This record gives sequence, structure tokens and C-alpha cells, in this order.
Amino acid sequence: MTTNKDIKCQPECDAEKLLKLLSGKWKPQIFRLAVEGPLRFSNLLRQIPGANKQSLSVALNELVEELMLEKLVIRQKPLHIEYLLTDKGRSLLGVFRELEALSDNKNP
Amino acid sequence: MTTNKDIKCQPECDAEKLLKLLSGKWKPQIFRLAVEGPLRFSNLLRQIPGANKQSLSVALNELVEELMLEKLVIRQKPLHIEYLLTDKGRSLLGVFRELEALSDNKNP
DNA sequence: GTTAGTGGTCATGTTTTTCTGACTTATTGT
DNA sequence: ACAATAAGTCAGAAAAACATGACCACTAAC
Repeated sequence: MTTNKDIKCQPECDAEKLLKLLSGKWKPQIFRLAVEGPLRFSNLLRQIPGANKQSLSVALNELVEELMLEKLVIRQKPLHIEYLLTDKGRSLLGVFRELEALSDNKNP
Repeated sequence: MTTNKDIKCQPECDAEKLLKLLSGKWKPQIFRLAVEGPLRFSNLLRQIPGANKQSLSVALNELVEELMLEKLVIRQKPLHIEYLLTDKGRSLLGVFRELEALSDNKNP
């Protein structure tokens, strides 16, 4: 028998959405590289071995949509586009740091 | 041209493995409910609307395998099985707290 | 005009995850 | 004997994620 107080969890809370966003393929690498400076598409392709254009494109667009990255179009000779970590994006680095700290403890 | 210092990211570090483990479907809900007390399979099915047996079973087994939960078989009248949060599992709650704090800030 | 670089999109196919429904084992109750 | 509850497993289908290769727009050099 189901009592009212059994239901406590929404199917998709905000924390979970955030977690999904962070854990998508190549996302952690993107974050890690973004901390070091502006990202460029073709550089990412080279820096992340195994990644493909499509997936990177999707990942970048999702992160831009969620305001973790800012897309900056530089109208210059060969046309450059830079992806920059926003304040919101930077606020997630704490989560990564926590995760790294935890996994360091567990298997040294 | 690819320079040596371009390569900085391993494809699957420990932090990322942990992230994958946490972000699996129903995992956050399982954690949240586990904090409140021992989990029972049929209760989880009722408490997490939309979840199915198979996925819950897989999720629980994965968490047990990674030592986040402990499986406790109680040989009693109708046979009970309880899943309890381990110390290792409890150590991850900080990450969830971080995530919740961040998502609270962003869309109130 | 052809080639090269940057920054992609698109259609398609493959792989991985997740879901569904039927079935199982064991115990208790009627 | 039969139904019900607890805790699953299993095969197969459906859905989501990921990868591949072709293609497009723009600029600049040769």
C-alpha cells in the first residue's frame, strides 16, 4: 500500500540536471581545459583525443545554452570563435575539486 | 600542428568515473533516500515514480559493487533486504550538497 | 579557380541505456 | 491448493547517446 509520505523525490530535480550536464561525454575535459583559457574548436579536437566534431559541437552548445560557457565570435582574418568559462561555469569547479579529492583518497 | 603540450587530458580519470557513477539514472534519488534510512527494493519502486525494477536493480548493484551501499539480507518471515549507505557513500553527500546549493542559486 | 584553414551542420548508422512484461524463488496467509 | 508479497532475473524492444563521413560558408593565399 502506498502512503502519501512515500513520495519524496521528483523525477528530475535541479541537482540531477546539473549532474547530467557535467557528466556528458567530454564535458569534464572541456571544463578542465576551459579553466586554463579560452577554448577553440579545432584545438579541442586535437586536445581531446578520441572526440569527434559532432559530439564536441553538441557538448559546447549545451554548455553555452546552460550559461556555463560564453561563445565569443571574433571577426578577424580567418574567423575565430572562443568559448569562455562564465561565472556560473566557474562555480562548478568546486564540484570537480570535491570529486577529485574523493577519488584521490580512495585509490592512491 | 599538434604541439606536445596540447595533450593534457586523460580520457577517463577517477573523478570522471565517480561522476558517471553518481549521475547514472535514479542514482541521485537513491542517494537522497539512502540518507534517510535503509532502502528496501519495493519501497524504492514506489518512492521513485517512473523507475523500473531492472534499472533500480542495476543501479543498486553498481552502488554496492563500488562500496557506496551495503546489502544486508535479513532472514525473517517474508525475507527482507536492506541497502545501507556506507561511509564511502556518505562521503559523496558533500558533492550533492554542492550541486543543490548551486542549482538553488540559479533558478529560485 | 583551386587549395587550405576555421568552424561548423546534416544524414546516417552503430552502440549504449533504459524500459517492458513475463517469469522465478521463497514465505505467509486462507 | 491458491493468492499475495518481497526481491529479483531475463529476453527483447524502444529510446537516447555517440560516431562517421560528407558537405557547407567564409576568408586568404597561390
